[in-house]
Amino acid sequence: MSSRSDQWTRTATRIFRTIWRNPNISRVDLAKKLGLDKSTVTKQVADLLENGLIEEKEEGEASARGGRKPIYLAVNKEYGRFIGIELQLGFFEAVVVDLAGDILETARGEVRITQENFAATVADIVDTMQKRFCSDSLLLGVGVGTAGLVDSKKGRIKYSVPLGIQKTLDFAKAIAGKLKAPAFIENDANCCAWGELAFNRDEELKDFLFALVEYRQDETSLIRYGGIGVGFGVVLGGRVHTGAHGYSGEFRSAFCDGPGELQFSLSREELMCLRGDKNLLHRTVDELARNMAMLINTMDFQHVYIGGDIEALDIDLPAILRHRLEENWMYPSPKDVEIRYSSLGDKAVAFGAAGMVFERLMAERSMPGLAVELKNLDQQIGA
Amino acid sequence: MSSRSDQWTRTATRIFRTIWRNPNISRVDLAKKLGLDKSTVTKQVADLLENGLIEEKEEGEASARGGRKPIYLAVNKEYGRFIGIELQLGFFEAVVVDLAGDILETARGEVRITQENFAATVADIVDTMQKRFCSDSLLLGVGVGTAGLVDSKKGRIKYSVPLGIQKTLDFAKAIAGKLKAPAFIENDANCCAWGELAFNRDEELKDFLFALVEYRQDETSLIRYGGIGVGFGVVLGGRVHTGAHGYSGEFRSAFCDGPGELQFSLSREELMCLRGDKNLLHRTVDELARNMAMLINTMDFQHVYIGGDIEALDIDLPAILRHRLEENWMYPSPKDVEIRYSSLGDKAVAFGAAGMVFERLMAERSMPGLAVELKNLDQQIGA
DNA sequence: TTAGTTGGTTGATTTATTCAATCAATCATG
DNA sequence: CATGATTGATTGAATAAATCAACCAACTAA
Repeated sequence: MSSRSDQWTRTATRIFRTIWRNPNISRVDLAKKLGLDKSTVTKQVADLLENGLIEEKEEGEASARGGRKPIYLAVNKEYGRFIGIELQLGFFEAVVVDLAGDILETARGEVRITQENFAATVADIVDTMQKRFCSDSLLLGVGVGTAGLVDSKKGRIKYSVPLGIQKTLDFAKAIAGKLKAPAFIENDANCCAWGELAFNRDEELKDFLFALVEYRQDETSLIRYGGIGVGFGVVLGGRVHTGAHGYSGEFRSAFCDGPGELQFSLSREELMCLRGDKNLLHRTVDELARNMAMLINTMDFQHVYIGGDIEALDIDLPAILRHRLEENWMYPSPKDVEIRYSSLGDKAVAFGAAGMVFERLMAERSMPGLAVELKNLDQQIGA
Repeated sequence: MSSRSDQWTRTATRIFRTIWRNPNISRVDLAKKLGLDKSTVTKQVADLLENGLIEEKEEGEASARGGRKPIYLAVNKEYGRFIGIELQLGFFEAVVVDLAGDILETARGEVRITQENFAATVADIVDTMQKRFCSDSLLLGVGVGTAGLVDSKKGRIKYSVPLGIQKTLDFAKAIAGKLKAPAFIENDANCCAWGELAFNRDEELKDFLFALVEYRQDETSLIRYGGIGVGFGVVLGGRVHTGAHGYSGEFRSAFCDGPGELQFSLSREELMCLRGDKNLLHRTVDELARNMAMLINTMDFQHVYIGGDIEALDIDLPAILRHRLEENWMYPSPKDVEIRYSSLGDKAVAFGAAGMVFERLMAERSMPGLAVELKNLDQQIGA
């Protein structure tokens, strides 16, 4: 008796999502928006209320022509929390996020990741975060973002230059049993895309590109890949695009001639001194902009978000990109493409990892309280 | 009484599609594949049989361990037809296609298209084709493919260099009432993508790029755009990607520096003599391959189809692309991307336009016989 | 012949949804 | 200030698409 049928959960998820995206919406408006009968909404909402996923807010104002006041509905932020973690070569960045997408706590620390201790490291971070920040609240899920080829569906890291991972690391298998909540792993740039997508209330945000441009100055990174790393997160039709093999978003400039490990046509020596040489920096960023312009026009993205510490460097990538975009577009009527820095700064990956978990629980319809009627669970335990 | 509910049609469409993709499938296998109860399938199949959309084929072989022979199901090819039309500067190419995706008839002729006579020209072609080739059979829909910026959802041509269309042409409005069947318009490269998608039985064909590379030698084309034109059709997650503004698939090389109307970094004079100059031809095609390699790796496409009359030129684009793809991929494990010429030759656009109609009728669930119970219609007419 | 197996059908049951009626609460108006 | 119009929310009966369980049909293998 504990689980509802698939159809019920499906509708419950749709309703929950809509309430989530439109705080203070009435039952009637929900019904209109979803093309359902208002009585259907009443019944579903009663269930969501009982399970604690949403709550009734104060009544709104009646229409000018009279009528009963609507009862506003909103998600219960306190229902549960997500933990998002970015793992990099020498450090981690973690955030605790509530159901509204608000960051409650952040943490940063040093770690030394190896093929072997990867899952254990994640489990440690989660345990610490949970004890410190949300011991009383329900942990809904954990998301991990990291650079490299990640097969997110299978939960594996195939390869990672920055982390020095050479053979497949089965994260899903390694983490199994170590945590009480579900855990997911995803490429860092894709995480950023998830972040913009998941906790954004704009339903029109359906086709965008997130460019994660990192510049590392530590010796290992400089030698391994010249210090500058670019990854894309691609969202099409409102969904993060994983690609045929799960490797979407990997970038290497079209200007590179011949094989190599660098993402740009510049030499390793040139890349290593970008910070000092304004001219070289401009050449590199312009090369990136020309590649991106082609990609953006061909795929017809609506928005471009730029994240990573490129923002800290003394160069205006958005302006350069805007210029190259216009140049690359051959038609008289200009196309409006919104380009801007991500507002999340150095928390973008960790925050996005949390957002990914939210989206995946919704997509898989395995969010506790949506898939399972909690009241009946209690009865079972009580009996 | 004539129309079933949305849910019924939805399931009917799913079943019809699955039978379409798997000719000679049994009811039980259908149920397994779609996660339905076999009794549900029995009822739906009875409806589809009555409406004539599918038919029972001979019985198959019983399993080795005994049991009743399955009754194979297949679509009724003769149920209806599609007309697909490619419109170019001086000529049209049209095909009549049955429900199985088999080309029954083709036609080719000269036309002189203007902003004003566009819809009338299409109506003329359809009337002629219908009288000659399928007067007895049900015309399910008409698809038109043409070069330029096409907003397929709204049925408008925004702009077309090859056709010389400078201001928006509202095809949907202009064709309304002129035909008895629904008509759709789409960009030519996207049509090719629809063609590969619609009439391809491989369910795994979900992420691919169709590159339509045309080389025209007439003077107008040579002067307007150098004679060589490249457009992409993008399929992601099994759906043709239209883009945020509906302009997905437009191409201009990242190597172009500064504004201009040409798609490549070569000068108009250079482009105009590609056929004679092997060296210039190779430079152009290599430039295309480098752009495509970046696009393909970043978006992680699984297949690449190449169409248009590039095939007639003396150069091996697939080989060059394969080479550039390998170079552009930085990781040790090779990624399998299948590259090949489209098998449809100069009929690719027209055929694809027909495929698009099929897909759209399915997606909108407005295929006659799926949305409406024909038997009841007859009763109504008879009464 | 008989038991076991698989494909397909039938009618009762389940369940999410809609429909229709009703209650609840507000505004405008004479 | 009663009345009607209007809008939001609830309730229980009706609807319809799915499942379930039982059965028939037809085959293999012993």
